Amino acid sequence: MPELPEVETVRRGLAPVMEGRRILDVAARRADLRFAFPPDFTSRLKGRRVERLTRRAKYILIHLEGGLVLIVHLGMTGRFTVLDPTGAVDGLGDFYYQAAAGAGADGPHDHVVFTLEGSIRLVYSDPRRFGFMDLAAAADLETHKYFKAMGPEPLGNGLSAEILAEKLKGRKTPLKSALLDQANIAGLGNIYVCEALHAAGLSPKRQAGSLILKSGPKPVVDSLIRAIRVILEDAIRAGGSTLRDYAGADGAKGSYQQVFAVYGRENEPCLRPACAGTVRRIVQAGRSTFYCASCQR
DNA sequence: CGGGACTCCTGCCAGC
DNA sequence: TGCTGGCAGGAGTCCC
Repeated sequence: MPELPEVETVRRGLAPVMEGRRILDVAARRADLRFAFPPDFTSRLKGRRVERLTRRAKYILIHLEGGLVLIVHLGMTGRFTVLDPTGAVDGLGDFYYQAAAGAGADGPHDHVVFTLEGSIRLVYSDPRRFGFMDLAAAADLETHKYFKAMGPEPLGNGLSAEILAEKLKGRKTPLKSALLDQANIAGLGNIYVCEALHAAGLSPKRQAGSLILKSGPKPVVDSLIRAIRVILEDAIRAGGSTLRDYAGADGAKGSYQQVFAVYGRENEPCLRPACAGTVRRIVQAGRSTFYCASCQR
């Protein structure tokens, strides 16, 4: 599921549930997800109050009292379910939901259960177990193995044409692959890379370095960055709706569907005004790429 | 080092 | 209906 907008939506949904509440208990139902849980995982979390939730790329960072940070990556299928039987969370709004009758924490893919103050339970489920959790000292986050080589946040001040030019300069790898590389820009995944390249009119197949001249980035790099930001911001705005459906405790499919210009639209007409092209699907580095060969150059 | 292939795991869906 | 193959939004590792 989650690329940056989905992770940000999850963070926003969890923050009012977790922030200020103490973790009373943690149960890990198995020794690992994608990776083994760190030593003393549950005991180090137990009893600590949650200070705040932040996000870096596709990681949720749960800051705890005492300078400890719980790092969570949702992988492909990780999700949190909030069980709030007594309605302890104020203002349960669109981002939240209460457990439907009968919903529990005992499914085969319910791997971690956090019990918070207020009889709240937070269930982490992950069928494919590509997600993972780790612990780090807040002071060491920047140098933590997951973050030390990571590129700038696309929605922050750290991303500019000049910074991106430095990273793409001379690179022969396809532009699509370069944008998926978290060391270049942090948080993009397969869907939003496809969408951003379409919006910027750039072919996923061209060499990443071809965007950069000796004198600096071509103007289209600015267009690409703008496209990335608009697409991510739109997706975050829509995220409440997608998450509500995605996370619905009753499993019912909602009516909201995020609309993509190219992703998942193989053989359908390109949606760019005045473009007569057809969306194609190719495979790059083992992943599907959707693009329009007529208007993406 | 850059770049590509492969891998982990399970669920779902199209096609036969 | 039941099986099979392909595919899935991530990212670390390994090899050339």
